[in-house]
Amino acid sequence: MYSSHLAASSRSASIPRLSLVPEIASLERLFVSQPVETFEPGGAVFWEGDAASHVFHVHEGCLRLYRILPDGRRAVMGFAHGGEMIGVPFPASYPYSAEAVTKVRLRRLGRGRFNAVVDGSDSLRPLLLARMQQELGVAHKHMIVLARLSAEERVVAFLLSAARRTGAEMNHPVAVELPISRLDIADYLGLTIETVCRTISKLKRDGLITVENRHTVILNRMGSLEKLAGGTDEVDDAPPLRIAARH
Amino acid sequence: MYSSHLAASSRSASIPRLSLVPEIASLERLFVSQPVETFEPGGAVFWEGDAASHVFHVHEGCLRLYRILPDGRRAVMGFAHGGEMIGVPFPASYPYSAEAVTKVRLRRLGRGRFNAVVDGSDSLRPLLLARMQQELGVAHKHMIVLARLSAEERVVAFLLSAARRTGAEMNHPVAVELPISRLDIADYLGLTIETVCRTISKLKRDGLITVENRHTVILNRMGSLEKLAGGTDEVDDAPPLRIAARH
DNA sequence: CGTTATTTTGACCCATGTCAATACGGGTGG
DNA sequence: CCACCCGTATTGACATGGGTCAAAATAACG
Repeated sequence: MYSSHLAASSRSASIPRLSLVPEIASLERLFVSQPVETFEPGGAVFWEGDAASHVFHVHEGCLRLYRILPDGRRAVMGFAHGGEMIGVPFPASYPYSAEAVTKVRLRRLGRGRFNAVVDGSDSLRPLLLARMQQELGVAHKHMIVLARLSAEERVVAFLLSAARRTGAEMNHPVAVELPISRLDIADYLGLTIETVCRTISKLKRDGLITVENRHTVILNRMGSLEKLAGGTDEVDDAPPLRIAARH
Repeated sequence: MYSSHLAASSRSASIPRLSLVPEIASLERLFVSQPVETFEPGGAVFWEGDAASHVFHVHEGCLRLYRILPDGRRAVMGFAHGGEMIGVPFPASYPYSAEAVTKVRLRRLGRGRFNAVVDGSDSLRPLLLARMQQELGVAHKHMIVLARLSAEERVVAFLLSAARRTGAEMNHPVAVELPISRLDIADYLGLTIETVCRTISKLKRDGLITVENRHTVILNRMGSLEKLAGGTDEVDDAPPLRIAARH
């Protein structure tokens, strides 16, 4: 389960510190003494290309991570939600820009300091590795979405992954909050805003989802949706595939 | 700069070993005592989903790394060429399958052993980190290609990256070897084989490239090609972009 | 309540996919 | 060495998913 550390660390915030109890190692804990910064929607946390001086822990809110091509096209590489960290695996300069989608509260830590502390801790190092592996896994998954799924499959996969983030039962109806705009979704899925809209409308017509309002969608028939997603989902614990490859 | 360590390590290969001179740390060196294995074209090195027991160092040849969706669609996540390592950042099970494209010679190392050695070495650890950062960077770059470039831009970007791998002058004509089949290219670029062919034919007609034979292409006008690639290329040392984002 | 941004829908078009035929190349056996 | 065969690549004709352009509807915001 991806978010085990996150769950543990956020819980720990409410646990009184008993000095004799060994702390459970967590990367998130490194940020606790840092001041909390606030960003209003649209505010930039950092820009692609700038020297990557910090690593961030998003306390609450949602950020979009994106790059702009020379001709203005935008590619949203992903989003960062409350509880997640950004920049853990950053190279010398930020590989993308980060902007607040909603009001964001976060903490930052100097990259050098972060690296030094983690590198010096036997318990933290594996956590960093795991984190980076996870990040790579997410990127690979998204590559598949972009490379091989149809517009409808992409949108459904997106909705399902959003639903999964809520931690709700993957069985029946789930209400999904989408603070993210249609345009952000489009740029994330490699589609246009119109296609995203139309696809959502179609899913609505077909009764698979209910659109409460612009930022709230209810997934009615998870089973059908998962079929529509083209099997990209929940690959994590899917049985090994050995289908013969085309050559 | 992503590849600073890498450059250093490959340079070290040509430095005579004086026993009193401290060895220059390199991840590749961990494999030298392992036996070399050979795979014929089409041979599988490992399968997606299998327990990730090993880490690999490709000595020579070319591998394709891919996943198959439940309905048979294939997504090629990337290729591994001589000199490169695969699996450094692998989680518990292989996230994709690896097959030899050409005859491949490689060495393997138990993942546990690899991790233990690297984790125990102050000089190796940063190399691993850098390697993983680089890998993530490659994935991000490819996400952009898949999300936002046209068919022609994708093919050109692919050719250019292949050319860059040769290390040749990025100025005038470069001959590029493509052991990879059109189908592999298509599945890598999120296109169909026909579109890849047509695009290559068009580039040929326009005089931008010359097709020596199926597996050799000459890039005639690098400048024009780089323009066609949509600016995805050489992003590494491009000036920071601060173009206003659409909202 | 206007004013403006975002989303949705419509009409149309084009890049890319699909289906099918042909051409090419590289190996094999006679 | 040649004829054949089969896998790969190329080209053509056609279909269509998704892009583009434009307008209307809805929601957010003073």
